[in-house]
Amino acid sequence: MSLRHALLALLDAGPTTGYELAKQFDQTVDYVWPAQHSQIYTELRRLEAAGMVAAETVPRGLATKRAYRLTAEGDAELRRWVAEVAEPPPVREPAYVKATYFEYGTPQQAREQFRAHRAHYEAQRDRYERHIDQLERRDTALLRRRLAAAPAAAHDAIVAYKVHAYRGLVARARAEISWAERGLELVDRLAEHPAAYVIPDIPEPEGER
Amino acid sequence: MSLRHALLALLDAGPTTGYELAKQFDQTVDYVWPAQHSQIYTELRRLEAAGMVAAETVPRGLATKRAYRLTAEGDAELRRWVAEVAEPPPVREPAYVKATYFEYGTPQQAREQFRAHRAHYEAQRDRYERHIDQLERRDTALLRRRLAAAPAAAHDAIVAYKVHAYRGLVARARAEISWAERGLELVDRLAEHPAAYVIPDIPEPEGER
DNA sequence: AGCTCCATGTAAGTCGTTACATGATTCA
DNA sequence: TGAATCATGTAACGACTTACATGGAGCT
Repeated sequence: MSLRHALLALLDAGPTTGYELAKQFDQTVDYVWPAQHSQIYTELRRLEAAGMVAAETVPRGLATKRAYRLTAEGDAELRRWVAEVAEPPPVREPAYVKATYFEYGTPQQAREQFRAHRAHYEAQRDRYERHIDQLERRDTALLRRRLAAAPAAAHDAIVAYKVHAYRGLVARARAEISWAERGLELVDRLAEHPAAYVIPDIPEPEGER
Repeated sequence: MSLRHALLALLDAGPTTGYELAKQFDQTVDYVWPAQHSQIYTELRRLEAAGMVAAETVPRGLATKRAYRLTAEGDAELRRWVAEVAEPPPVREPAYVKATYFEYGTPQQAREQFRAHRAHYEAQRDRYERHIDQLERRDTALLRRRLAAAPAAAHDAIVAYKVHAYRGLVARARAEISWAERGLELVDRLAEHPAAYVIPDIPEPEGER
């Protein structure tokens, strides 16, 4: 359950209302673990019931909002989760399932799939890269709060781990783009020389940027 | 819904019982879309209710088994699905979520995470490569049935698309391994020179194998 | 007065996981 | 006769999606 622990981590930067938390979530965790606001509110209530966060009702004009803060139990759970080695979930990739059965479609349909795949991951890659820029400039509200709450000696590591994660996502996106492009080449070869194609292997990620 | 369509594709190779289908599934689709047998039986019943497959009760000693075959509607649905361009599902990666928060753990804990990540994807990579070998040798029972049911001119494409998909998975696994290794280097730099680290970018997948 | 943002949820449904359940056949 | 394999499910639960629902606050 990454949602639960990501919320604990966000709350470690200081007390926050559900709404603020959801907005911060959208700008950070959402890149690697998307969730709707409704799910966040639900999870916060569950965390509260589990004693990992505590909520305080804060007046807001005539209405009220709820400010959540991390409890000692929540903090312990966060650290337990970070230390715990978890198996990655199994691969579950619709695009690869479908690619396995492209023979049921026309070459043109296969091309469209690969082009859409490439376009999607190009957009993702750009999104990740913009986020890396923000992180490196320490230019997000959440990161500033987080750094302010942490000892200066830890600042580099806090930023570095996040940047490393997003660099990894960029590399993944590039692998997808490369796969789609080789897919397009394969479709061309199959369509033009249906009896004499060769499938070149995908090279290892080696060399400089 | 990839499960549904993968089952339709498996059935295109000819009538099969649920059990056989589940076994074939384990040796093929399961690489990219895992499912329990119980889920496959449930989905087959649902496909039957939707008119996409038809079942025939076959005697087996005193008991019976059900042999499923693709209907015209099922075939049409399979082709519709292949032609349909679908957005890839959003990234949802526990390992990357956690890596974003490695500052909550010790360097040693971070190392263990990265090592487990590397080991996992090395095993996956080897699994995929073994499957590619099988495909290239046309050495799986299912592939042989599938090829036997298809015109000879289509054989190359049938194999080539599958090989391409698994090559892509190998490339993904390699990207994960590379990410984990750079993660290990990062932990070392942070632990040894906490104030003077540099995060090298991950190079593009360029160059020869 | 109306729009945007703030703020918090409920409800229904889908998909998938985990555990449980049962019994026949085949082969050593 | 006992184990492995064949064969087919049900039940409960959890996570997430989609849609719906409501109302205050702040600004123009």
